[in-house]
Amino acid sequence: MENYDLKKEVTDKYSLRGRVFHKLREDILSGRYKVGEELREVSIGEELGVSRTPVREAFRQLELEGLIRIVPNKGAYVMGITAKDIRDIYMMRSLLEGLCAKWATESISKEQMEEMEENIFLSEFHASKGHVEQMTELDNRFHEIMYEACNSKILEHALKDYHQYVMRVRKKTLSTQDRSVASNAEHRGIMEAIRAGDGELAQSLANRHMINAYENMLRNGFLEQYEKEERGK
Amino acid sequence: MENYDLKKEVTDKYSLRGRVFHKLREDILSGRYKVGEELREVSIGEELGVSRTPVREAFRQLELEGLIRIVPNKGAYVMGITAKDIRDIYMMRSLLEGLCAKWATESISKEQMEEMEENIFLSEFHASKGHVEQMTELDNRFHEIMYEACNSKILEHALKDYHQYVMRVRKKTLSTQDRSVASNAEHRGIMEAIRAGDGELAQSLANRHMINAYENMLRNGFLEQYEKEERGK
DNA sequence: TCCCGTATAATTGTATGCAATTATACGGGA
DNA sequence: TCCCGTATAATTGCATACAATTATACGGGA
Repeated sequence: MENYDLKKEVTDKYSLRGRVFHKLREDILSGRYKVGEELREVSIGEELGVSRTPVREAFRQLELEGLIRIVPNKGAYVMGITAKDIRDIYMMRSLLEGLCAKWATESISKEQMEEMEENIFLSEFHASKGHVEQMTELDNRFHEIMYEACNSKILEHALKDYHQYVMRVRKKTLSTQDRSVASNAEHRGIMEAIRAGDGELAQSLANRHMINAYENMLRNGFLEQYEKEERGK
Repeated sequence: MENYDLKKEVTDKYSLRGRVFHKLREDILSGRYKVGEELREVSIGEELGVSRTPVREAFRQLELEGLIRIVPNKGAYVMGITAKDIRDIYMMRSLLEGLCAKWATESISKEQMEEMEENIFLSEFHASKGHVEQMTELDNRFHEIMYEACNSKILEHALKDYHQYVMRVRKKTLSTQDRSVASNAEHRGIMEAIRAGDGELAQSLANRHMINAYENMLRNGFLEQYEKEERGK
């Protein structure tokens, strides 16, 4: 009756419902399904070779994540994300990432600290080489390390949620060279504040980091495509 | 294809899955089920007179709300909430309620403003009479008005979640006379800042309001019962 | 031609049956 | 007595059948 976390992760991934859930999540976030598109239980099931039951259960989960909207007796529709939603999330994340950085200062483990340092080292290397794929990956990981280091399951969960939620926007964001350099510098600042044990500084830097990321998106017009997008019907 | 919100609410409430979901949610939050208790699909189904299908779907939703934990092929267990979880949530809420108050200052409608004023008037009345039930109800409603007034679906959703999450703790919190008087005064302060259009002030007051609420809980030992509670296995 | 009511088809909601997995009880061996 | 393997029971995972609801097509009347 001890820790089932690992087992759950594994089993969940290989249960049919788990697979459906992850696949749909991925496809929605990657934009394979258009906003407002209707997802039919049978079509999805056939596509994945499963019956309606696991599909329905996956739908219920996706609804709570806000990725789809289920209208009773009618269907499941892919939810859009508006420019305002993105703005709201960044503002909320700004505050919460700040809190996370502060808490991480108090709780980060030696291993996590090392992974963070390594992450920044690699990020700077790949940035200089222009390896977009790796940079994105490392950027995501930097934030995840911090989420895990803050020693709060609740905050970690919330931030991972929001992080995922704006993923599809972020993908394109880092591709500009100057922003990735600036972003790396900001990461380094946060890391050094955490290492130095200066929670207040880490907080305000993480705070600012999010605002900067958001403003960069605005400047580059990354949000324009979402401006006229409707929230899923 | 227009607004199905209302219809959904209604239908959802009267669909079997919806009923199971709401009932289990209520029972878990009210403490009818003990932490770590196993919920069996058939027992729940029999109790409510439905089959396993709607119960299973409700389980999936409850899991994402963090109220239960589903271990694949084993069962669903009621999740506990530790004193640290409560602390974390209050700290996070403090920041987000502040943001909410600031945004509400910019977006609140005439009707919402009026309801807020009325709410405070009634709260002060019931506080003077010692009507605990009504005070709790009005306190909850005050926050909800603010959530709705901030004009952000995302933030509203997040705050309503956290609000619900700590509900079982909050129930007992307001029952002390002096805290409820202080709380009302703080609500009034926030309301007046919003009315005056001073977003910064509203933010810092809402911020402080949460911290005060949390510290009051600590002072009165409301969290002691959660101290040794384990997170659901 | 357009509107609208009805019949039909498509889709979701729920119940149930079977397979797979996990828990429990029992009995043999040390 | 205790340990442990096996058989049995209980429980979840998934598929399927049927009911309820909603969408669509068609035809008649103005």
